[in-house]
Amino acid sequence: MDIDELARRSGVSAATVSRALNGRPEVSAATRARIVALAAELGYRPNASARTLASRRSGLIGLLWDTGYRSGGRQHPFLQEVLIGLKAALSDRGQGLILLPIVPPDDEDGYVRLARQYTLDGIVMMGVDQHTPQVRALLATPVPCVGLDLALDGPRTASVGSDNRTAAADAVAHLHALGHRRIATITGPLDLWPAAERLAGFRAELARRRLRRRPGYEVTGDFFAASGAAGMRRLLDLPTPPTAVFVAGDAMAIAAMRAAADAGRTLPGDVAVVGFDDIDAAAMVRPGLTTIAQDYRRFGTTAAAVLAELAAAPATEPSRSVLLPTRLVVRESSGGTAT
Amino acid sequence: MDIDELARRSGVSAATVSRALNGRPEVSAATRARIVALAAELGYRPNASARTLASRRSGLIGLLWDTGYRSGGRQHPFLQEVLIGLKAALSDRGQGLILLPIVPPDDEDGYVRLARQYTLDGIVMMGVDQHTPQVRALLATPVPCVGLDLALDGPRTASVGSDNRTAAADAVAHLHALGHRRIATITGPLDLWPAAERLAGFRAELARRRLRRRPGYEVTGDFFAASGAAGMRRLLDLPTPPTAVFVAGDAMAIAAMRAAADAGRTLPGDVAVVGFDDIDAAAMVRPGLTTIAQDYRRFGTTAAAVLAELAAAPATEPSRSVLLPTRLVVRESSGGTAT
DNA sequence: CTGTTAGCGCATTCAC
DNA sequence: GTGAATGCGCTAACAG
Repeated sequence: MDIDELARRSGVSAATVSRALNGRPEVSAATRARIVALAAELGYRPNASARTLASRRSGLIGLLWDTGYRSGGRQHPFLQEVLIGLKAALSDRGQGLILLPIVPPDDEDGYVRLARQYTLDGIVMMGVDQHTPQVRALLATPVPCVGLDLALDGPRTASVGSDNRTAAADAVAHLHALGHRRIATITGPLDLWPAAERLAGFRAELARRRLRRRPGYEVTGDFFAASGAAGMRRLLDLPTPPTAVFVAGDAMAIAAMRAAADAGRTLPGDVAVVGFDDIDAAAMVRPGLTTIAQDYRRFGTTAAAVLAELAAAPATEPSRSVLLPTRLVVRESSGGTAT
Repeated sequence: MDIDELARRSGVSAATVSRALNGRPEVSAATRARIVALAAELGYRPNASARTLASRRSGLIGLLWDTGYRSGGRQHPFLQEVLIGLKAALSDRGQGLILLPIVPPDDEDGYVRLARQYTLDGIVMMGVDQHTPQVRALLATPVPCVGLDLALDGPRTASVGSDNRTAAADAVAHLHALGHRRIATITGPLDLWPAAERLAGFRAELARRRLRRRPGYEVTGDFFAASGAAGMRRLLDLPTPPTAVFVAGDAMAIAAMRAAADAGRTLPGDVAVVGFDDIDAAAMVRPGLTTIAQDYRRFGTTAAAVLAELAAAPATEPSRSVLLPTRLVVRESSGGTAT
């Protein structure tokens, strides 16, 4: 069942079928209706390759996902949910999602060629280092690119992520409302956008509430469990240890809770903990971990929408970023009650 | 940079370039070397759509992944690792991976048309119900299909999964070696292949070791946490409760441990627990959960290899299944020591 | 071993 | 509003 067959059966030319099915305005309403109905009845689907070859647009979005950066232990905390959102939003637009292979570092324009090879309409990036030559080469291109939790820069780029600053402030506000005044933090790697923003939000909220920033109260971690445990030990060894800790990632937070318990502290009595991400384990450990939940599915749907905008709009230098709201999930580790 | 340009620069025809780059035998070693070198230098990549259109093979594998069946709480325990394995193995073969949209139930041959639309070389399925009309229609097709943790049936189908039977037997053997004689199980939904196999392995090992199958010692769960907790409560309420429980999924196992603790039991003293999957949380809870680790990455690489075999071989009715080895990870919940 | 010729299935000119 | 050509970039069949 190809376009010629459909054309024959509808009594029109292939060109008209193409126009009718692609919603071009030059077709009369009657013929269009007839063709559309027949196409649906016969289950006609235009061949993707032929269409791409002729139109120079594939309807394919590439996903650039490097397994190197995994911010929470073994499971990247959000790949799966992002995929669900992306898939849903893309298929609503009649687009598809293709997983791009990681190109070797020496192949500087490997991604540019991949984009051309598949005639990609756009690219979603996550977990990659946007400063590598391969990625920079791609970003310099007019191909629409959106970074998830990644601050991108280029003529047709945008970024999507949580409003990490506000989220961190929420965490601090929550702890302060519970009476804590000595609040510390264990951060992620500060060269990563979300990590830097969470620290900024932490500091801003301390200032807003006129809480002192005490020496040693900001420990840098790397999003992995071990650094969370080490961070907590350092905080507890301080002359005046904090009574509450905002940990910028759940894997670190859970390890930090264990470290505190191992050091003889009770939670949340001696030290309260708030994490970030709301990974599955946050609800499984005890005490349950109070944490910031991100709407990962919406990362995906937003990315799809932003890509469409980027494709439609002219290339502009200033890269936009979309910040999504988060939600504080209160469990036992902060001793709070849900609001 | 297209094939004609490359042909001009190499001083041959486009056909020869195509032959040289595709490894056809009819090209002289000298010309091939020259062309290959030039192609690499110029960074030539054949356009995927044109190639697909002409050759009727796309090099694309479709991933059919339904988020409906999620065997362990919010995170499917293995999507991410499977993707890593798949991506690696496919790109080694020069193939790509495309995520297929889920078609509505009433669109009976939606998947068949998707396969044709993208000229897919094969399909990997996970988390779907292979008995729905849409999937059955696809399986009846000559398109190679491999199911992960899914027993498929069709002319060009195969299944890849862990050796669940042996794995379950290993779990029982471990518990028995620790001195347990009253061993119970909480299963998954028994219409799912892995769940049924794990129960079969459990029973077989009990028999092999001449351990009695006691009434009430087999509780059916659904892989979700709540059913694990409920199952454990039922087991502990038995007149002669078990001293050890093999739980067929970690999300259930962790909930079961909490339920046991809530019922005043100590772990592993009063009741030992062995889970299945080795999800991240298994190492984060305490006591740490002894569990069966599956090699998910290998699911992906194996699927890619099996697809290639299916494509090469003639369609055969009996569907093959590949069983992958598992690994027992001993933590505190069984009180065992690593071997 | 290599070049020439035809399409692959569609979108898009340009005529009418 | 519609049809007849043309070509997207490549592989394959046919010559030589």
